[in-house]
Amino acid sequence: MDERYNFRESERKWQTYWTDQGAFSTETASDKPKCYVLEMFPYPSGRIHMGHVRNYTLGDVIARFRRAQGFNVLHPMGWDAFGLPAENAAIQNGVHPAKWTRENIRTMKEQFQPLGLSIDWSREVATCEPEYYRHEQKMFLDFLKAGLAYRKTSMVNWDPVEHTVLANEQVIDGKGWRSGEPVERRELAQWFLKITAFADDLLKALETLTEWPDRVRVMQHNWIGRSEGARVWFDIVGREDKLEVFTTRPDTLFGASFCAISMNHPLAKEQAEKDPALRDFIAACNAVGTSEAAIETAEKMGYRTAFSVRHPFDPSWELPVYVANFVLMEYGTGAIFGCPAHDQRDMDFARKYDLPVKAVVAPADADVEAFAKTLEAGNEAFSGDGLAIRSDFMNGLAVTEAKRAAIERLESLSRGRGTVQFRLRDWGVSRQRYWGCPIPVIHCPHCGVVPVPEDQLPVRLPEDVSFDTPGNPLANHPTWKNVTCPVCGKPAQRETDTFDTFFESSWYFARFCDPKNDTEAFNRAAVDYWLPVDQYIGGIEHAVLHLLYSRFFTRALQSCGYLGMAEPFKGLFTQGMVCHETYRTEGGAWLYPAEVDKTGDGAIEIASGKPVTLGRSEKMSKSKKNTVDPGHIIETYGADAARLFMLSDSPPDRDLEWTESGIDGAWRYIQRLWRLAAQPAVPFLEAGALSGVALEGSAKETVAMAHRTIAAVTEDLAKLRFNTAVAKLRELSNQLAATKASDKGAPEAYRFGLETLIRLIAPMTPHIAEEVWQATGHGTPLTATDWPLADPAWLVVETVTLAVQVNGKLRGTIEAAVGADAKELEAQALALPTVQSNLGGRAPKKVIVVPNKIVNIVG
RNA sequence: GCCCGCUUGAUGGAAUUGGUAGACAUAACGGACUUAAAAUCCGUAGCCCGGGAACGGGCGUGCCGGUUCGACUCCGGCAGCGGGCACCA
Repeated sequence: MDERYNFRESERKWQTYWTDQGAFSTETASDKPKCYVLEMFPYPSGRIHMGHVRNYTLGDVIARFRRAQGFNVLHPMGWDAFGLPAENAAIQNGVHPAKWTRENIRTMKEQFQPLGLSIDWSREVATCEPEYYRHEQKMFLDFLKAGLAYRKTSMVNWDPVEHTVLANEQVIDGKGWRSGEPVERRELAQWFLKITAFADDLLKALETLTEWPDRVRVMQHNWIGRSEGARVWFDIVGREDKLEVFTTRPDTLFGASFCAISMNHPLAKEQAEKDPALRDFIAACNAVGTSEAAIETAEKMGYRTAFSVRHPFDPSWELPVYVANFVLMEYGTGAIFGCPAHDQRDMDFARKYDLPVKAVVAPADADVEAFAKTLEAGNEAFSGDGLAIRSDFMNGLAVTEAKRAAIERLESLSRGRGTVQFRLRDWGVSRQRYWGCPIPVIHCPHCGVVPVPEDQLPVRLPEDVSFDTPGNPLANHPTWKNVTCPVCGKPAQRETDTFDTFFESSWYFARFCDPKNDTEAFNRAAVDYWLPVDQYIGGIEHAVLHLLYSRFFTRALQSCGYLGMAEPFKGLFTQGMVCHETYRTEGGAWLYPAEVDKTGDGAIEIASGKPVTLGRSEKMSKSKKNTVDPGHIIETYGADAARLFMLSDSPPDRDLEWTESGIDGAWRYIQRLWRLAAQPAVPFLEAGALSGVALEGSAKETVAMAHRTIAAVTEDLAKLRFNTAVAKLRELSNQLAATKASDKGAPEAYRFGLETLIRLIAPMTPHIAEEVWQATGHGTPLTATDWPLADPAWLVVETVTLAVQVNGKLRGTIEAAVGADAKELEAQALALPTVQSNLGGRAPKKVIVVPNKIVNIVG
């Protein structure tokens, strides 16, 4: 064997070998158990980044590990190829989105190649191709038939200069990112998918997703936001109609002092028509963006309308109606009643507009009059539990009972009813953008909305478009949108909106099961076999939207007969971000790590020699220039070192800090692994099998540790604890180096230990593992070698060390046989001199013995 | 504003049903090898106090409090940092 390991040569060699052998192609007919390993597919931005390297390395380890364990593994890759950045590139650089995207896919695929991922590339898909998106057009038509898709108006961010709808991320401080002009909120007719039809099921089924991180389940739980409450109908003074309000606190109705409606509420619109001051007020509110954060943090503002309403329990009691900027048309009924004493937002509003504050709940043990007086004088609302006061028929009831009583009374008076409300809103899928899947409908002046007949699918996205005029290029296209109505044959227009790109990512995992099917989205038998995905891996940023939409989509597809299950992802893992220290010049400009020299005392800018300020570690981003190029890293250290560093130290669900010394350390370990074979402490190459060989001393310990490591690493990999798996493999390496050639059986033990190490590390650093495996005389590659199994006989522990504590403080240890009798252990512990001196001659009051663990003596 | 997560040596982290805190690394220091350096190998190390040393004692997992024979781990409160909030993907 060569003295040094040449990673460039070896990595290329094995990648070529795997490709030539088709080592990672999925078996279509197999009696092995299946395992579907999927990483969230990338957006083809042009270059891979370290976040990709981490994501795909994590998945690759699992895929290789499961394959070695005898599973038929599906590990595919594709491209989430529609989206806004392609259009931005078109506007900025004049490149067509299609060309830009396809070129990016090609370069990124090239960049993935040297990582040595065990991907079945024959299943590659790109969502921007008609072969892919035609199927989702069909799905949409099926959803339409099933009543799962419908049209209604909703709010968007509108840039008055660009004549475009802006994404929330394109709104900066309330202004359009390119135009710099204040953004308006506008209502637009759009397509929606009825995710709320599954709200209860999506919520309940979270409990069944036991292999998901708790925090993702909690986030989805909160997102769906089920709350029980009541709809209350307030009579409007001087009118026949009623104001419908949703509340979770009907028990506080006697504390009401106003009602507030959204500015998009029909009543608000009605008044705005003849009230310029209200129009101005609404315009001011519209200057705030559409995001929840923007609305919640904006100052609470209201406008007193001409309307008043009557209290449901006392028609002589009139309440003023305000238009308020914190009431959302999308939630509940777009109207609330305000009880300032028991809701902080209402309290703030009441103080601002000088409205009454009346306490109607007090803690059970409080002095009611004093409590109410303080509450009504202060600015802090009381939202805690308590008993109803000054509330007529509810007096003395606890909050829960009072709610029930209020609802009963409302129902008997026909002034309201109990109801369940979800925070979850229907999914708006229309986007006024070019680079997306066309929505397959036609607007006919005579027939209304007409679905494109299925035999006319796909509705192809035209490529001859111009980005010179503001607005959606599809709407500006001279001919594309003009068609004849499929029903009446008269001139009609195509829908020019395209789908939200979450549409494509909501079913791609199913397409991978049968990616070349051109007659249907996927074959039923194929998805029945492969789905659900056994292990899905991606960023926590997708915790809610992508994952919730996919869960909904699977249910919707199920109800349209596409597949037979509700949950697409059995196991979910959310990895942390890749971070790096940041650097700035004295002038405050960001610097790339490569532009900074840190070898001296302080950091200096290489080009100028001037000092550099070190900033904290943050997620790698182009804007802060704290990025490291994966291609450069692989070129310098090799894919195995990069992969190993990604897996060492940081638990995969936490943020990983990229450091020079970290990748250096990984590189050194790769070299060390080679030396363990090329320059071994024990000459082992001539050694045969271990069976029947007598083992002593370090040789025996090496074999024992090898078996322990098999057991531990197998468990760690199954639970994605890669960092501890690496630590245990390093321990085994240290033990190999410490094996003494003079101990009986050392050559056989060393060979066994080394081969075990190589087989266990192979999923993480596959290239060097193959190289060492081959060099030690194996003809079959590791990709075709079974996962090692630990011999239980070697895992049996005979003696243990027990901690001995006096009053909870460690005072010594004792050695004892496993399962030793408690009395014996107690005697042994009490015999320790340190124990005696710490007891100071007193007899112990109590002795706690936990067999095999600890003896605690209470003195 | 609401929701979620994180906080352990100089640094990343380990300790996974409450039972010896600091595994494994990184950086550092000392030594070996070398003309020298790199690489490699061996060794030291949570902090404080006492001791020549073996060793002994105290403190210690963001902060305050609680439960327990025993708490990084469970409970209550607080602080700091980070993330998400429906048209970025």
